[in-house]
Amino acid sequence: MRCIVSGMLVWERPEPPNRPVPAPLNRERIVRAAIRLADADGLEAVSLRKVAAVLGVGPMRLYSYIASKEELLDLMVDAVHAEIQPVGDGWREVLRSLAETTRQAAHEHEWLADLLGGRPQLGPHALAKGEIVVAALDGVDVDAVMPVVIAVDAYVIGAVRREIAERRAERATGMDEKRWQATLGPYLERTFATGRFPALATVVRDAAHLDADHTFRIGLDFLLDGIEARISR
Amino acid sequence: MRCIVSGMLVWERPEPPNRPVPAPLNRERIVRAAIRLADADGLEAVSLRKVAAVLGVGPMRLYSYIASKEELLDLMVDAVHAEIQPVGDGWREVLRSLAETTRQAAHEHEWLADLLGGRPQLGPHALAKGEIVVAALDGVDVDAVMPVVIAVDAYVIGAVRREIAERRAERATGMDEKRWQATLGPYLERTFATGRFPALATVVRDAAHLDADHTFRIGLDFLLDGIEARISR
DNA sequence: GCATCGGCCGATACAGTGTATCGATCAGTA
DNA sequence: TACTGATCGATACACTGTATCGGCCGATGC
Repeated sequence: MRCIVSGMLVWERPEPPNRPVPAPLNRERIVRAAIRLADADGLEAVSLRKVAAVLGVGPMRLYSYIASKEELLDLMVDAVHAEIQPVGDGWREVLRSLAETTRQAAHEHEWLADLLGGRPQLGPHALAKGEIVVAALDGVDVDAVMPVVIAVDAYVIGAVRREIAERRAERATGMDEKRWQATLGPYLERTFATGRFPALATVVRDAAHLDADHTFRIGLDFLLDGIEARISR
Repeated sequence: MRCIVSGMLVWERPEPPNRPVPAPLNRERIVRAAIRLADADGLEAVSLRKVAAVLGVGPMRLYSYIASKEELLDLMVDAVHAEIQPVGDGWREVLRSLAETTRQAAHEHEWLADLLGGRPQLGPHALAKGEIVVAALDGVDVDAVMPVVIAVDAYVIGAVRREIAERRAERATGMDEKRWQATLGPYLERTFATGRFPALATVVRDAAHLDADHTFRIGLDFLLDGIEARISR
């Protein structure tokens, strides 16, 4: 009669709480949960405890799949790289597509801006993206390929970070552009009024203000023009 | 006789511990302490407790001078901007100088790479730097000035982050380049051996490997060439 | 079928973080 | 001299990433 435990018959013992199969875990599931958290509340909302909680699991359970939080972040970035598929005819179109799709991914996952360029990207999806880009450059002198790709990558990383940082600052001062200008405007106004930054003041006041899309594209055009000039030489 | 405390005469009471003047504090002192910590052990070594400890002060004391840790980081970045003084004749030389000196600052303060582009830079030293740059562009169409400066800034941010990230990864695998290639090499070797990245594999194997200085300068030249072509049009 | 052993899993613990709170302390005033 | 108001910083809190190690569970030997 080894079925009786602690003196209670089955009928009296309550069923164990409804853990609907102990959460079959894998990296993909973990990474997806982390990305959901980051999309919703930013990167600082991603803690191993919260990720584990979402998955109905203890925090230490995750360490069977990753060695550290940094590795989780690497996996998140690589997962987003899977969404970045540059397309186009010719190297210029492909590089432009690379830049635009990366920027778009950062718009969908703002936390990407915090991670871009922070660690070398050697995951399978990042490499696959690199393969597409390099393959599109096959007409180019082999020694020029890496410098070109690296330069475009650098521009995209910096431009996206700038843009997202600005967007966040705007949002932090009250969600709409009116309040933003009502907070930053006066600060710059007062600062420029000191007369210490005359050239800057002139440009900020007199020049046309481009929106984020145009600013990004103009810089990208500068770079692609320069590349084209040197490549076809 | 109000000089006697807790029943002990002065002769019995020990002197208070030797606090050599309660640390006259100001933002500059705080920021310098934080920068020293970051230079020595990286950004994650900068905690309000440690900064306060270095200054011989309780952690909460710092909140008289800053509202949050983020503000401290902003102050650190602006302090480094004071070291960045672009010089040169003509807009192209000044922009190149801007890029090179920024990169150099990031080499002296690697933590800068973690912060660059992370938040808008509106501190006095950042604005002073901007003033110098914009002033050097006074021959240029006023509507083109900001896009040009922003593009160069974006490239520098991304390139520096890439470079520092790579340098750290190398250092993490054992300090010298031999071990780095002994760790990463085999990984890439194995990955390329799968045949999934033929174009990438070809370029990595066949192309000349540029050092960091050349890589940075080539990308910068691309960009400046492109700018020059459009500006003088 | 049973006892023993090995390995793994995950609860607990630890050392640290940024910052809110609020009681003690001290300067200035009536 | 007594009171009041502001100021300062010790304490406390909620949370972090991760090392540790006790207990459990499955496989193995008899």
